Amino acid sequence: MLARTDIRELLQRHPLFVAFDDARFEQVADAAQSVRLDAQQVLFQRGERARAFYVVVEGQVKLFLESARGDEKIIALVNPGQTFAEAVMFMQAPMYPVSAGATEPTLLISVPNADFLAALKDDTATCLRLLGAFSQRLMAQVQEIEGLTLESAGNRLIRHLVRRAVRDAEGRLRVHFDETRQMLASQLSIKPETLSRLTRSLTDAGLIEADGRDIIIRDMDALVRHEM
Amino acid sequence: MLARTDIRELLQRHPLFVAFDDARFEQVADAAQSVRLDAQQVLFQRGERARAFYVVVEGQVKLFLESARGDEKIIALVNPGQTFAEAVMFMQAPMYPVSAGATEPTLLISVPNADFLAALKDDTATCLRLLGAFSQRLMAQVQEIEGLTLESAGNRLIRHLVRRAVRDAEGRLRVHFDETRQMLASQLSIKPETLSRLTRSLTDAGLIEADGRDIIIRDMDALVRHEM
DNA sequence: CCGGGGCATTGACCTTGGTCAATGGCCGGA
DNA sequence: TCCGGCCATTGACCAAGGTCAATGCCCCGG
Repeated sequence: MLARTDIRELLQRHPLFVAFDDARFEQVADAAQSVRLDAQQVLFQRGERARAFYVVVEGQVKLFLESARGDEKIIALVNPGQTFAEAVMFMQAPMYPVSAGATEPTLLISVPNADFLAALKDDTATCLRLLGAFSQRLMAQVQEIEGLTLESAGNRLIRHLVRRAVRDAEGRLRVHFDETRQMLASQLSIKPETLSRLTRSLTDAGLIEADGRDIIIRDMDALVRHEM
Repeated sequence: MLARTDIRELLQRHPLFVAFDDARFEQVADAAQSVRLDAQQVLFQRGERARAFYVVVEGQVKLFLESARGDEKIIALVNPGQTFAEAVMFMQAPMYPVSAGATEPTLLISVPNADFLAALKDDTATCLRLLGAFSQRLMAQVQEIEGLTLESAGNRLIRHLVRRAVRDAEGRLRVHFDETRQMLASQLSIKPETLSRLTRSLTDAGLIEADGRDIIIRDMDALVRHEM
């Protein structure tokens, strides 16, 4: 259990709370609770009534959907400093549209919707932050839909690699993966076997290179031009 | 060109503007303009700098994406009374993430982002309406992603039929289509040929029945249970 | 240092839905 | 009314990606 003062400090620095005046902040912080999850522990299931949203303090949360046949699609991974399920609190009948679970031991702060909404009254600054965050997310989802409908699995992989590439100490473009290949595949909406074959074909073409859990991009220009 | 007084009247009744006080409303209404589009005319292209959002007065607007190979995916159809591209105005670098065009002769009101944002200052009621609208849209997009990743084309069609079914004068469940089959196919992210084959197989199974442009659902229970 | 379990990889095969082409039917304009 | 063009339908074929199964490999615990 996180000490109450720690919760306060963490929240106070968070974008969604910094704009609150003291009275508002007290009201919300008093209602907030810390939550610890073991690796793989489920926090809520899709369809459950939504009473709170969450701030990730440590660890990682995955938001996912499951099909009747047990297939899982990861909608997003949420890392420390980020929030999830805030949008749900503005719906008429608030129920979580996805399930959420920890990918590793995780510490969260839960913020009850009712208290946050009360604090939001007459606070335009925070409203505008939320609107900005939502519009970002809407755009990201449009891009996801674009990838799923107009691009091949290979191109989705390439775009993902390009977006995540960072220059490492040796000046090479590197993509680091903390997550398993299965989770990466689920994010890209492909099967692990297909992911294997695609990375192999890119490796054979000399465009990328495996380095343990990481991937090094050998020829960025050729990669973005590459069609699969 | 719509008379200035008409624009005022139409806007005043719209959910996004009703909560404004008089001063705010004047400010926005003065800046608003009417826009007429011919059938098939493009209003804006994806990637263009966004300066305004739109209210549909008459006609219909399609929001769509195009692939390099010319394939088109319809993200949404926007009908009279609805707005589109409002979310874009809250982004850091406001550029339209989709293209927009009229499916038939259409009348719009364009509302400049700058003026609307100015009016939004200190108007929590309107902010909350927007947040509600955005969260609805986020949820709808999650469901779209779910359909694309975890469901077959046939099941997407079935879900679409079930959602749009209404009881007609003779008490039958009917789905009315104003749009062409091509546009329906594009919304469902399938090809027209596949849509034809799927509806045929549902017809052969006795679950639905074609009636001109409409489809009549003969056995709703069997339809929702049907797996394709 | 050894053994086991789960993840990743690879191969063979299959299914879904797309492609291409031909035909038919409907609607609007001269 | 007739013609032309577009949309819908159908058939034959194809390809991307999924499925199933076998193997290898890595990492961790004893």
